[in-house]
Amino acid sequence: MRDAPDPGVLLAWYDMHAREMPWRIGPAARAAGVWPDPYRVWLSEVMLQQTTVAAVRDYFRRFTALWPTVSDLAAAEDAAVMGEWAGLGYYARARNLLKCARVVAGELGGRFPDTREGLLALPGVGPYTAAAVSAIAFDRPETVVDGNVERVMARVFAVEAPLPGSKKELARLAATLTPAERPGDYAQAVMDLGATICTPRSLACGICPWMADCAARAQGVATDLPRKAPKSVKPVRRGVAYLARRPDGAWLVETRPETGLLGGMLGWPGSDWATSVPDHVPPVAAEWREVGEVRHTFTHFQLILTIMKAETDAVPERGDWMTSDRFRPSDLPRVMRKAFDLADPAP
DNA sequence: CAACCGTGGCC
DNA sequence: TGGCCAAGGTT
Repeated sequence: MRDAPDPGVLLAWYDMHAREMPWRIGPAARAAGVWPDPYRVWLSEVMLQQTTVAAVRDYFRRFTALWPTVSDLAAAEDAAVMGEWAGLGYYARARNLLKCARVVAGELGGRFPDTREGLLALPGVGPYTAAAVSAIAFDRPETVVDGNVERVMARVFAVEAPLPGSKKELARLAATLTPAERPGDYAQAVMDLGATICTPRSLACGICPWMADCAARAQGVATDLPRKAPKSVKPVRRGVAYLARRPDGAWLVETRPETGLLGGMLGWPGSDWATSVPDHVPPVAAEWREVGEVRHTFTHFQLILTIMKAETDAVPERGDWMTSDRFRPSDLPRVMRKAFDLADPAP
């Protein structure tokens, strides 16, 4: 019988190979008694939900420069926060980020809860983020389970059952390894291992600190795990977006409804999106001309968006004129930015 | 509990 | 180039 993977071995590897991140207190500083700022840990963990470290870095730096504390963030304008989040995706995170900041600043004296249960009660904080903040910011012995941890556990314990059905079993196995000492560093160590060595493809088993104890490696099935249920195909939806420009340079924009796709984000007025272009009327009277098509893939469908453009100063039936000094293309979510770039190409 | 919810990088 | 994938949460 092979030994169970040793958390101490992984911590020793982490002490040598921990990656630098703007929000991270490295193992050396942590050992010297430096504690992370819970606000920065929470902010980074929300940004990292389903998002790569590379994509998060600059967003994290901008957010902490603009809003150094949770109270600063709580006092920010909604539109400013949504605009800074533009491009990062999953915009419900930004809406919940603000809600959470306002609860912490307004009801909790600006201090984040240190327990998993206390954190779980906050908007946008689920099982993963609650455990991560509790472990990383407060060094509590919580088990952090994300996609990396599931993959690593499926391999070291050779779990053949496919995801997502095996989630509970993988979480149970992960909990058996969580150490009482340095649980925060350990949580980051498993995730670093999954991100750099025990990757989905092209694994680096040869340099893995847990190689000797990995059941999948021993059975030669590491690359096949974790198994996953097959995915369904993405349907295609079509729609039309209208980009109206006033002679003074203002653009006709609208803030999308709070809930649903791209909720709370800036966008262009247009039709709904459906299998075929739904019946609709343009948001303002004008001589519209088609400037092209934008294709964009969302999580569960593909979009083909026809882009119309016109100059007019008529009174719109939908949307609001945004003057050019207030309009920032970077505030637009990606598909809306693609439409803008097509209608108003950079010189 | 399955569906919904973005985006960029990688091979 | 298109499918796959990432430090998930909400409903």
